[in-house]
Amino acid sequence: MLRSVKGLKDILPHQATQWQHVETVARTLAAQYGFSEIRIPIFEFTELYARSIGGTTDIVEKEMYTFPDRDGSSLTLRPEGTAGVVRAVLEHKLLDSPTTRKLFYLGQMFRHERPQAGRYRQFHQFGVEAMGTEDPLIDVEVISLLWQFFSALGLKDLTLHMNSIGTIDDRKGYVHTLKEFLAQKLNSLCGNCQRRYSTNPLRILDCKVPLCQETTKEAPILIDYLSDPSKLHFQAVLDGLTTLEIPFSLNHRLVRGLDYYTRTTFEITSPHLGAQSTIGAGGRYDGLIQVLQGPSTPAIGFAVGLERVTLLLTEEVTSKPVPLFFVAGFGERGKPSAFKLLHSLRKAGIRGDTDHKGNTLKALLRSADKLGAEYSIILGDDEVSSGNVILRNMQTKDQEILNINEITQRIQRGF
RNA sequence: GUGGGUGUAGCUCAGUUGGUUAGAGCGCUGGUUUGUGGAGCCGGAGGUCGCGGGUUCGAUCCCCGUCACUCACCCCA
Repeated sequence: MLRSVKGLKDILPHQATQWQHVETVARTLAAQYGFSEIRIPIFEFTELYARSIGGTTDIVEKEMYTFPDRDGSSLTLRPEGTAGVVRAVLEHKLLDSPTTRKLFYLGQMFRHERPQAGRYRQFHQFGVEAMGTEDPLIDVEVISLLWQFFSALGLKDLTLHMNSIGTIDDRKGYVHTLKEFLAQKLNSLCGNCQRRYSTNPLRILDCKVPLCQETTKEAPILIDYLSDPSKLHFQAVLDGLTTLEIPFSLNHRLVRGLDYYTRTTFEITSPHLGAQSTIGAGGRYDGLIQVLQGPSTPAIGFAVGLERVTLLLTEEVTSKPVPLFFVAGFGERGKPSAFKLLHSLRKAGIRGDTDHKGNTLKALLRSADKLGAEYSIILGDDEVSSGNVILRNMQTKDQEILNINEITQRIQRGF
């Protein structure tokens, strides 16, 4: 049997209503916060991701779906949204704007990872980007939107982790200090971290191996090495969160995995998800736009993993049901007549259906029941002769005889 | 990429200390009389017990391999 590709999931009809709900909440909230939707391509030139995300990150080194185009140029299925949004913004000069450029997107991303709970090779993200200001209040707005999104969906027990990883210059000084601290302790680090010591020492702080956590316990803390402007900025963000009564916890080990992040970084986790506990995360990327050959522009954004969000949605999403009228037509003259009636019901904006799998009244009513119809309209040869139909209330079993020419209008008027 | 767990009907799972026709619940389907659904009752269909090899008189069960799914490492949303 043909199967779907490893790590890719079908969203089946019974799950689709949940997804629609999540997407509706995302769009509604984003609009409330002043973000406009942008829809960008699902693949780009590989160079875009290599330059923005960072050549030594896991995503670029081993997780991208990269393939040659017919002309030989290298293309890559998007592993995240920010790079594409920045590219589009630059290409269409959207930064030439009197106000902060605030955009959101919704769509699938692709990373070739080993699948596990909450981690798939194709997954969906809801993300926002705010470009053009470094005011700490925009940080607060973005985080507030993220927090609101989860609250609106009724998610419980979430933790907001906050950190600042400073500017690139701040980090240079700190990394030097950190390496000096670790230089004598290399033997007390896991093999992975010994390698990180030279490639990406910051990530050692984020290592989950107990040995490494112990070793780095007394390590200098990044925040203490931030420049004064960075410190003030971070404090203003935290003050803003406090003002809005958004609870957070400082986590000086929080280091993001993409190279473009600067200053404010944040992450929201849930204890109910197993190993992949981060449901939303983001931060500032004040240097990225310039890296992509745009004007130096401060910016901040977040991304939410929607599969993880749906895993946390316990409550059934019940959409307000539109009453369904099931047309039960049978017999030589009844069936065609009913088919025509069904068409006029639908044209009149009424939710109508039938089922061609059964042709006896018994089978049709059973179908009506399975489909959850509020009413059945019974139309057999006898009804065609008399010019009437029978309207049956499926719950009360009450039946009413109505003229076939008036039924549509009667339903519209609520009979 | 590395480890662990699992693989029996459409779904959720029993079961066989290796032995003849492999079970349940749900679902599907037919009947319960003639043009009236749901419940009950009675019946039916549906499985090469993931695949390949080995041990054995005999394997769904034991062994090896393989694939798939899954969880964890790693990484991240």
